[in-house]
Amino acid sequence: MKNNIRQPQQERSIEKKNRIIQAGYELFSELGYYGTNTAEIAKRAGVSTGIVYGYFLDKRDILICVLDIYINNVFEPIISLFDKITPPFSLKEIIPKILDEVIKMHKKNRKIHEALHSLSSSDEAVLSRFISLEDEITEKFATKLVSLGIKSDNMIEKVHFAMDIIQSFAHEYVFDKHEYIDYIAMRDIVCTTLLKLFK
Amino acid sequence: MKNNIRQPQQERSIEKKNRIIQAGYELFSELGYYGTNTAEIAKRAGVSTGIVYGYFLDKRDILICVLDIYINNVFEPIISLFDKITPPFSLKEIIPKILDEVIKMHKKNRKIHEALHSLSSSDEAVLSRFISLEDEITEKFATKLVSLGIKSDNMIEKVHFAMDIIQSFAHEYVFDKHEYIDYIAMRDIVCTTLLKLFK
Amino acid sequence: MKNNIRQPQQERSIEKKNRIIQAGYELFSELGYYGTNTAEIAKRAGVSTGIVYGYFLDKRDILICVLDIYINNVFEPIISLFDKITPPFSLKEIIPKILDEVIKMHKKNRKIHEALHSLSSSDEAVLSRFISLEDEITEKFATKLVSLGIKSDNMIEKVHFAMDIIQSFAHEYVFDKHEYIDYIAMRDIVCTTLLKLFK
Amino acid sequence: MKNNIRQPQQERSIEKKNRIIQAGYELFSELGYYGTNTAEIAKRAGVSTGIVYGYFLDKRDILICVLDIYINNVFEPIISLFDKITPPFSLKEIIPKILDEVIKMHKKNRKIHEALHSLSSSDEAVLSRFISLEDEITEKFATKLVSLGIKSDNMIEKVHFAMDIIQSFAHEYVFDKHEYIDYIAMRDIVCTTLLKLFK
DNA sequence: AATGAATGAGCCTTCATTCAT
DNA sequence: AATGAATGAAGGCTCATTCAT
Repeated sequence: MKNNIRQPQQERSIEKKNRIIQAGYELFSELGYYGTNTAEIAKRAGVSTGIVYGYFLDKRDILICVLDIYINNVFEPIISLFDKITPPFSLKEIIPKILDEVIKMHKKNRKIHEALHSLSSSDEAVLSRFISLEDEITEKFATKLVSLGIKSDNMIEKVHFAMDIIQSFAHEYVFDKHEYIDYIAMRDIVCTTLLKLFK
Repeated sequence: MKNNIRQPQQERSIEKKNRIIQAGYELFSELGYYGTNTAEIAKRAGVSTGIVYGYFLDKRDILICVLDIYINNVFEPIISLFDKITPPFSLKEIIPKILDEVIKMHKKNRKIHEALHSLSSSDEAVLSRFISLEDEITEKFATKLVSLGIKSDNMIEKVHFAMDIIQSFAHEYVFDKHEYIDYIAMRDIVCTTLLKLFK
Repeated sequence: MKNNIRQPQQERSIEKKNRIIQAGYELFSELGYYGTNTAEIAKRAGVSTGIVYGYFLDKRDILICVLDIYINNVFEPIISLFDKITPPFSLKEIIPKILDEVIKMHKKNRKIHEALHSLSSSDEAVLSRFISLEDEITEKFATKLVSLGIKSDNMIEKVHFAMDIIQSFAHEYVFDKHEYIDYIAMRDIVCTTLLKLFK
Repeated sequence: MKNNIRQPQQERSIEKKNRIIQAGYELFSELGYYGTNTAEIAKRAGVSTGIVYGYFLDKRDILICVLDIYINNVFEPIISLFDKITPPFSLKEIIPKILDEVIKMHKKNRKIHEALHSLSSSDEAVLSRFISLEDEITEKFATKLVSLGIKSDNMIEKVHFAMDIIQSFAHEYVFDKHEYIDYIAMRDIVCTTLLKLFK
């Protein structure tokens, strides 16, 4: 009965849909999901309130689209980084590069990352996308390592753990919350730890 | 400039305030902050809606109190565990114990942990309490290790990193999100990693 | 989860609930159900929009209450009229009395009658109340006639048909839509017809 | 003072206008006037939303056209039935035929009948068309009866009353709302009543 | 201190109608 | 004539907070 969401084909429409997503992206970042209302999204996107519901099912649907954009923003650079890793290679060189890339990404997407993550506890769909993302990255990285001749028991577990470490550190690094921490030193510790993990 | 918040002195009042906090704790856990309304909190606490504002500044103020309870729930067992560590001791034995304790805590407080964490991105006060908690635990642990004769460069950074790892793993372990992960194997990897960190 | 409708016990509250119903009654009469909004009902009742939802589940719930009032307005006088009929009696005297009473009622409740009836096609609950009303009146009247010694085959059908006729005429009479009709003459025809029906 | 409504001359246009009316007819029947939106009408008619306003003033204007169709659906069969009545004839045979015809019509148009009637209380134009319909039928029938040699005082009133009875019964019969009613028996009562009316 | 009724701003969403193409 | 995207006013409803008692 209610399925009138336009799947925009024309350039103009696609661009408008993207503007709404972009507006959602910004506002969710700045004010959080609950602090943002649809009227404000429409306004920032330069469209009327009504048309928002021409492109999206409801407010949450905008969130899901914003999430997809974010997920892509995160996924693509990581994957393209993996692709660039070719023999001869040394883990010692690779690991810092990955770490720096993840940090860079975190820096760029810090606020939306927080806004979205904060919803994963109450929104099943949001949670499952984050899980899938982790799954995909874990798998891609594990495959890569194996293809590069690195073997180990519990490869998946190690890789996943490595990913957790990296994420956790990137988070620390970007938020820079603890004054007494020397993040540069910490970065070296992280690298060393990761290196040992796969040796 | 309203400041009519009663600082309850009488036993009856203190108990009532606590009942409200407890109700908030439960409901925020179950439904999240935005999914809970103050009327429901009052109802569950067995008090009137109005009196909530006799004890708390606003809804967020309840949250802060719930947060304090939570922080304490987390902090106390960890600290008391540290206190029990006395020479002669081996890191190899201690680390799994700490890990298991943190996991136990996460299990017990999983939902409220999520509800509260999800607010740390939009609420300065919530964030700063979490930071302080980390600070305190880091410091206590570092001090402990030093007092037990373990020395190292960048002790603080290592300890903080260790804490991140432990938290991150406990999270993984408790949420059990990825079917393909053997969490028992992962646990061993984490222990080994932590051990190497301080060797 | 949502069952917070106050069942007002105190006089003040009951009176307020009644004021809202009264406002609904008037506005639905004047503007129809779809032409009336809840804000307007609240305003006319002299209350805030919010409190309306303290007394009623939703807008339709107000309608149902208005309906109940209306049903009662119709039912009570009819029944009390029946009660007054005691032997010795003549149908010839009784029938015009009933007719006039029904006409009087229609006059008084014309607009709300229309507003409510117009919803019976789209609202199950509204429809079923009207049906019940007819059922009850039919049954009471049939019982009355029998108790007064009037016997006939298909008594129920005759009574129901009589009721239809009466309603139909009252409608005609009150609305006075057709200029060329001499409603006084028509009234006599109706009386005669009804009389023959039970002879 | 907009008056850009096309009076379609070309066949294609006329057909398109009719498709919209037909779609309105169906949807108003199924969902009622307020449950139907213009976009849905356009969709069902296979035209664009915009063009609806090329053929109709507004949503209500579609309703009026639907009403005209309905009125015709009702009027034509009745009139043609009257036309077939030629001497020698007996009222006793004629009356059941008319009754059955009206019932048939009610069956066929039950839902749209309800949808339209429910609007007559709030829409002057709708009401007046129903009144005119009754006027015309009353007049045609009265004329017919006279031409067939049936004379009586207050002929118009009797005829109109007869029409009310027929309508009322057809309504009862088609809606079949009261379980305890034997509608077949009731039908006989109605026929007898009508017969006596003109004797 | 306590109650719970009351407030009213604010939110999401719908839809009749218009407009650029 | 036709399209369908766009508009924006309006509506039902919620809920943090206040107030009369």
